[in-house]
Amino acid sequence: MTLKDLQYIKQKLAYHGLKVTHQRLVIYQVLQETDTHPAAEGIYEKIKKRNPSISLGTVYKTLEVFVKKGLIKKINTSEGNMRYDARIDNHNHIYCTNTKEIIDFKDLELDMLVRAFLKRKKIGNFTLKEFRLHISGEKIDPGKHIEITG
Amino acid sequence: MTLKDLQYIKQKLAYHGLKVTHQRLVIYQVLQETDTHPAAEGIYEKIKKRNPSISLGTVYKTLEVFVKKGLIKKINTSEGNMRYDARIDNHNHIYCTNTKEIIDFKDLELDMLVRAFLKRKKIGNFTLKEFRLHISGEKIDPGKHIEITG
DNA sequence: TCTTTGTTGATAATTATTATTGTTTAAATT
DNA sequence: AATTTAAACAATAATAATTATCAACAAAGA
Repeated sequence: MTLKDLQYIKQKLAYHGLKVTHQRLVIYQVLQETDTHPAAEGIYEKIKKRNPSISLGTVYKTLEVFVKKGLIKKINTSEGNMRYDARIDNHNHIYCTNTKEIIDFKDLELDMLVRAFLKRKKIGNFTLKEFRLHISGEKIDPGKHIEITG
Repeated sequence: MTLKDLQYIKQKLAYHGLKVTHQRLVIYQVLQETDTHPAAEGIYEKIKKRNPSISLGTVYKTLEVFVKKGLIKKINTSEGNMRYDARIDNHNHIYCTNTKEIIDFKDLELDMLVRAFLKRKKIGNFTLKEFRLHISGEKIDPGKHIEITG
């Protein structure tokens, strides 16, 4: 996290009409640095080490504010726990039912494929906001990463 | 619900190694008759009218048993609430963020499209269990149904 | 500076779900 | 048909995740 990045986050908060506070900076920062789609609790645990005064309630509240302002996204696992994601561009998720990991999976070809399909298949009385492909299964070797090729 | 249907449910339960009890019959029956993907609470409310003695805990436990045996499926809304579905064939869901409705959306073409895509795009160190397209947006007229054409 | 409004931490409350326990019941066995 | 037994039940307590409350504080505006 460079000074430049910090400036950028400050701008982002201000742009969305949010006061720039230490808590908000830290929470956003941690979420941005984490690619495991943490729960509120997980973010809180990370923060606590350096900022023991920040309360869990504030983490929940702040994340919710971010979601409402469109700064971050809220997703859920198939077990029903809420997780947060600093990536707001449309992308898909691979969920491992064993390790509970959520792995990002962005693919323009797939986006186009589905988008074209939905255009053909008209859904009446409905305005589409977004679509996401949820892929679920299990890692073969939990110690290793999932690799997307081809 | 005819006598034949009831017999069929009894067979289903027995086939999955479950004792046939009144509670289980009623719970499965209600879920099967409901196409709104109810929560445990919702199923309980429906049941209560005719069977005031069945407890909410039993509804939760029974649904969980059904899920484990593969008789029904558990899904969640983007708000994180668990819902149940008697349809166990793979199908997609359209979620209305306004009315909180989940509408089934089965399309073989889409299935093939995605399946072919995933075959090309190899996901290493991972065994795929299932995929589902989550479409979310809002009904234009909440009083009317969503209609899929084309 | 004074006032207003927004933010925070501490804590209480709520909601959804799961666990426990004594009792009852379905179905296997006699 | 009566007895046994393991599974299932209702009632209730417990837990986990999340949200609400509220007093104290900080920043922005008058």
